[in-house]
Amino acid sequence: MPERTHVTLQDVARAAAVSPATASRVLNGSANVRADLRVRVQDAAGRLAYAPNAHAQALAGASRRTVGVICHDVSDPYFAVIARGIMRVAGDNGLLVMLASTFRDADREVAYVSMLRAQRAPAILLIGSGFEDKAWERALAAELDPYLRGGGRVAVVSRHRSLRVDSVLPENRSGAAALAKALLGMGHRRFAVLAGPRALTTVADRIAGFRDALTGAGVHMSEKDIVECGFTRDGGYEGMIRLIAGGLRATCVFAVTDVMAIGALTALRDNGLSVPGDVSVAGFDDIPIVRDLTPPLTTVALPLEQLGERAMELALRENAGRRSRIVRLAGEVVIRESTGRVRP
Amino acid sequence: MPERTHVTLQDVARAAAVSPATASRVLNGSANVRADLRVRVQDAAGRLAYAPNAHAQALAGASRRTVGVICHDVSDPYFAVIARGIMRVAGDNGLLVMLASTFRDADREVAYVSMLRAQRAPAILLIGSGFEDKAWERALAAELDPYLRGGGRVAVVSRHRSLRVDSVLPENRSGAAALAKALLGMGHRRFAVLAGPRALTTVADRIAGFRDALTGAGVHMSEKDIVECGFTRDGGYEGMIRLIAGGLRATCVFAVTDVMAIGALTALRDNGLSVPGDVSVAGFDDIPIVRDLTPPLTTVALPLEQLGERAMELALRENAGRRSRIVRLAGEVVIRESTGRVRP
DNA sequence: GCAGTTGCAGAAAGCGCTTTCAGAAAGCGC
DNA sequence: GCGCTTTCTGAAAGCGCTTTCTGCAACTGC
Repeated sequence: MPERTHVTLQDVARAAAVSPATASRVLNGSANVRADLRVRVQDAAGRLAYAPNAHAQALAGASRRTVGVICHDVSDPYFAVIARGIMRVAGDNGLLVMLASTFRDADREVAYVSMLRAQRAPAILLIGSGFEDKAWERALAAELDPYLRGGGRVAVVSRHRSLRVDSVLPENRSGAAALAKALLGMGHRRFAVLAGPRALTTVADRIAGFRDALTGAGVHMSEKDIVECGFTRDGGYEGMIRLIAGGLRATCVFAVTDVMAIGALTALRDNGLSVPGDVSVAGFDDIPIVRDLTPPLTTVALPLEQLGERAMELALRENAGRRSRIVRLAGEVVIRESTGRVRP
Repeated sequence: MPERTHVTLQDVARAAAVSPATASRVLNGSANVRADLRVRVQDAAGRLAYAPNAHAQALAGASRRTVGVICHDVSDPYFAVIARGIMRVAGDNGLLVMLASTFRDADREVAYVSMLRAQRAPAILLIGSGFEDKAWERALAAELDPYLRGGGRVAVVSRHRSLRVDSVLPENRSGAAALAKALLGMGHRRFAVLAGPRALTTVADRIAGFRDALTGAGVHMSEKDIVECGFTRDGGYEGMIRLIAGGLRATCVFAVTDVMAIGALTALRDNGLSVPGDVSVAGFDDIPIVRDLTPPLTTVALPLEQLGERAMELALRENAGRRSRIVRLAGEVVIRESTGRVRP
């Protein structure tokens, strides 16, 4: 915004015939100012449509009120619900929230962190970052470390390796195990998994938990029953197609996220397979839309909104100790109509 | 971020044994600096993990690179797709995008605009604002006008009354009319509409277009066939419930947004009604998820991503004339399985 | 060899604000 | 009425950067 110039505190002060100092005091509501001067200043400010220059304020030492949240894609419903939780807590604390999508691009993510750091944002939240990639995490750390040293607060939703930051984690492993047990209880013995990129800890944990429970019940699932595919609706669709093409032997398919399960469901429908008649399908996350699918999806309900709330709270609350804090939140299996009992 | 202090340009300059001016020149890549000095400065900056203070930069006249986008709710898929378009164009122009959700709260919206203005953001985009409310629009104008006068750029997706800003509009009226014609072509004669708040121009336009086409074909739709309900999935659900309770006489229900149609579909399912067997359902927007519903939804496909792209482009391109520009984008009827022919 | 260029580094001003700090005015007790 | 405290206001410093502007070398051409 180069061209025209802005109304400054000076202008307001002049118009009100007071010093800039007094004007500043009035506009910040703080100190003692005589009533008539106060009125004159407020008047002038209103008349001139004065807006303080946030940069000047920040530079002069005012506290910042806008926290940054960085995620892969704000349009992912999984994230959208988390964001709502974040905004609730932020709002309660008088903070505004700005969101950014990285589209799983490391450079973009680093650029946003860097920008937030440059802006001296009081806190940065990272929702499910690219921590599984060594180089990515290193680049991120290079921005985050000095930010933290400068007094910035950081909280992360999802696991990371080496960062010295607080985090909140959904209990992926136990959630997936509980789901597997429920499925076993319905009589299923042959399973397939639609896995996202297995390098992601989220994916790895969910698969591990699922498989643990199976193994515990003496049920075997081989590696070729695990289809690695994109972490998206289209990934799930395409993975399911591959499963069908391979001659689907499973009676139950576990998609590691609801979003992928949605794709899987559509792939089944497009191939004339009925759910749960021909095959049962389960997901993970319990994003709101799965209730509106036909059939409604069996899944593991994560307290998504809480995930966001806890993260924001962590970032807000000073960490006295030297260790990074971890909050774990458990999910709960929700059986809906996308899964059914196996006919003996 | 009060406590600890940051590494400043001064520090870097000192470490590199040059003046701050030279350090600045190096770090901004611009002017002529001897190679060895250049190396020394970059070295020092790296070693100290220097991050420029964006506030100081801005104050000293550097150009800002982060545009703000304000919408009702980033988790609304309608908006999410638009946002993707915005970010594409912004990215191509080297800009970062920060998103904010107002949850249809006027105060919050004004607060965000005010913050963006204070931050001297180069552009602000408003996606579907609260312009239908006089007081709201006035409060917004009070922030926007001085922002514009200061050289800020504003673009709006959706209609507004009095703001002197550029806007891009989906052709709601003609889209709804085309949909109605298609539905008439299937033999439908008795319609019901799930309307959002009718004060919203979006809603009003869609209803008007729909009704125009009906009237043109000699089909009457009375006011009591139009159910006003929330602009959300739950609104659609509850509206449909009311319709059913009133003894559904329509053969086809038009929900003014896909999101509402989703709720309607679930309400029908919950009441044992089949779609399109018992009743046809159509929506508007063509958000991605409607392809995954059962049955897939008939709707008017809006070029959502383009809506965002055009808006960003408008905000970027200088408006030479004195009049605000308007870009209109048409939708296209997409027939899917949620609508069927009426049996004679 | 000398004025006139050119290339590059540093000094310093200033962006718009907050915040000491000092001083003026007013109120108090005696 | 005098010194003292208490209010309140304005002057001025300074936050960290960019950007003239000035100045010094090292050139150029005659």
